[in-house]
Amino acid sequence: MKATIKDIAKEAGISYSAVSRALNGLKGVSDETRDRVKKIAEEMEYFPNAVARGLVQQETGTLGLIIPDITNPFYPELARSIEEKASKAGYSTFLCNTNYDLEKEESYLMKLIEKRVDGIILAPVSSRTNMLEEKKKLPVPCVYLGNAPDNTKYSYVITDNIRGGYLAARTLIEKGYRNIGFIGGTDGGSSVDERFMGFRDAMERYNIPLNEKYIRLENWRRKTGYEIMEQMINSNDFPEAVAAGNDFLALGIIQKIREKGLRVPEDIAVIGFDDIPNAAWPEIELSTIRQPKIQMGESAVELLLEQIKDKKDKNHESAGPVRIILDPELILRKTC
Amino acid sequence: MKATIKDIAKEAGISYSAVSRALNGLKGVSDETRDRVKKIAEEMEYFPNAVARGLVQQETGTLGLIIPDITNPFYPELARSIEEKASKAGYSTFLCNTNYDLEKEESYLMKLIEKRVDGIILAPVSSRTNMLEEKKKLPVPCVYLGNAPDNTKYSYVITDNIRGGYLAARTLIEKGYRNIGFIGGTDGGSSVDERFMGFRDAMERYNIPLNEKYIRLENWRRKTGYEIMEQMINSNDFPEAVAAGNDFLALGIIQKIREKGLRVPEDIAVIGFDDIPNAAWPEIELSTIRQPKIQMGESAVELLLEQIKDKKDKNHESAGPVRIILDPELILRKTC
DNA sequence: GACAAATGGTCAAACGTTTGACTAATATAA
DNA sequence: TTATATTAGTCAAACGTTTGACCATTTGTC
Repeated sequence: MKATIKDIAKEAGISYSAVSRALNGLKGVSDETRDRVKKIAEEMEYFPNAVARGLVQQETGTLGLIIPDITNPFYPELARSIEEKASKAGYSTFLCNTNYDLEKEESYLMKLIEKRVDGIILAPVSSRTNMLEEKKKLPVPCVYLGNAPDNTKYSYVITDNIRGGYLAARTLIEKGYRNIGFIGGTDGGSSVDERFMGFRDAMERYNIPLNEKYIRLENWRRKTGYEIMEQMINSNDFPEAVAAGNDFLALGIIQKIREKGLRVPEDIAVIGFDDIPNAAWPEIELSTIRQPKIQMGESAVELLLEQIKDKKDKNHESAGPVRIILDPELILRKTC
Repeated sequence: MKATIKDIAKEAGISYSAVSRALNGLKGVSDETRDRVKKIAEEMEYFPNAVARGLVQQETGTLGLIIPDITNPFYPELARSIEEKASKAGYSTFLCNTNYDLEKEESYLMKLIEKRVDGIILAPVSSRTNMLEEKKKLPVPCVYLGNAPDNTKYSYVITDNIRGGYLAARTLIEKGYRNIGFIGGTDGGSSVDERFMGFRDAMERYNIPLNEKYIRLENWRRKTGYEIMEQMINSNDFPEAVAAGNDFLALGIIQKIREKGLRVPEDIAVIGFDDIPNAAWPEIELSTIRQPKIQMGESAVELLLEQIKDKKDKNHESAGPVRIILDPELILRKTC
């Protein structure tokens, strides 16, 4: 049915290795036959078979990307920058969505390996489990993105969450607030711990006491922010400002504040984390700490491509894992 | 380096075809050897090579999905439902992002074919160009999603845009508005034309004259809605209600209305189209016409899987293209 | 006890490329 | 003119599986 290189060879009356060379622009064929072959290929509607090529060349020109949730606005930008960077380097990307499910994460990891992708970028559900390390020796280059287990021997690129948390707190402090709360997630992933750590650092540095009642570490969902804020306001003991572990939480927090008839930032100031695209919308105008998503994606691809190259060149002394820690950026809008 | 089936065979002292059968649960090996083989495979950290398998089986267990913009909140939900449905059926998904670039769309299409995906879902940038038809005879099942050229011989699943436009207009009319505008995109894709057609139908049906000054067909961007609304309000001749071609436009329209000190819906009512996730946010509460995104994705996968099956069974009488047209749903929130 | 059927294998072809080794003919250099 | 280099090819192995054809043994049936 589908035309192969052999069909072309038969038609052109030459060996199929010659056809291969002609089509791939390698030398060993005259310009004349090359043109003829190309024309025949077109006529026969020939599509090269990348799986056969992949088998002999031992590389597929494909990268794998595993993320927890494509419907979370944080990830599409990441995915896009990765896809674009990879595409420019001639790689296609497999996008896998785990839906925050660890089993799916693992099964996708295996599946990508079976498909012999040339490299994998893993944005893990949580940094608590060390998905990559569990498989003793993965036969493919991998990098963590956004979130990485402590002491991993794999390369990673993350944002400096400690610095981000610090920035959030410092901003609030410098604006004159003293009763400051922190509402964050606690899936055990280090990123949240770190954000809170940075927050605490800043409070200490500026000699502002931490009020335990204003510190709540639960999960990442908007609804949670909404509920926690409700409790705080109902108890009549609430902070003047709160730093949220991510933008979703911040959104929930703000919603409740407004529902209670209070104003943001006049009554309670709020600052988020991530800078999801919607944070910039005029309806939202959320002050936040931006993760440099595009740069994160690009750096991850660069790292991966390097590792792939090293592997191909049999540079087996592999200089050890590269850790890239990007600076977050303070984005001041209207909620603090 | 990487263990193959042959390495296992050598280790187990049997032929490699026996190993293959053991690992794949086929009969022809004793339970005893099967267990032994499995154990050895585990010890050697064997990963089956899906590209070799793909070559002989002539199928890769992979689907391709081409979308215009993953950062547009309309698509991630689509992508997710597709990915999930495909995953349940044992298929992986290649996600390709064209960034609204027709050339990229084509190049991805080719690339997917070269990779020998078993089927392709194409959510085209525009329905004006007939990407699939241009290639005379594609060697792989394809379905259009969300948007399809007229008279295409490929199957597709779309929402009933005419009905959607009708619904939008009717809603506004029934709420008592008479001076009603339509602001939509016009990339020449049929979906926009159809939405406007439905709008016009409703106006006619209810005997409400169309005011040309309130009809603007330009593009899909938020900023455009913002700018058009500005012109309308500045001219002091603006509608009481406007139907937008999609939610982004609606958002821009609303923003400008509010900036001008007018209220939504009291001064100008607005209804969107698509129901992107953010439309439901409390800050937004946009009334809109929902495209059933999850069902769209699932139907597309079902269609594709059927075609794949037909092809495998050599059911070459192929009952002609299947056209699935899903009903949109009116979502009433606070902007009209 | 003879024959059929099931069991547990082996062998080799096939999938569609790439690629190193080889060859014959032609062009170039001394 | 002879030796050498280049060009334009051919040949066959290799990549890692699956799978149909085959075979020897064991088990079951009457």
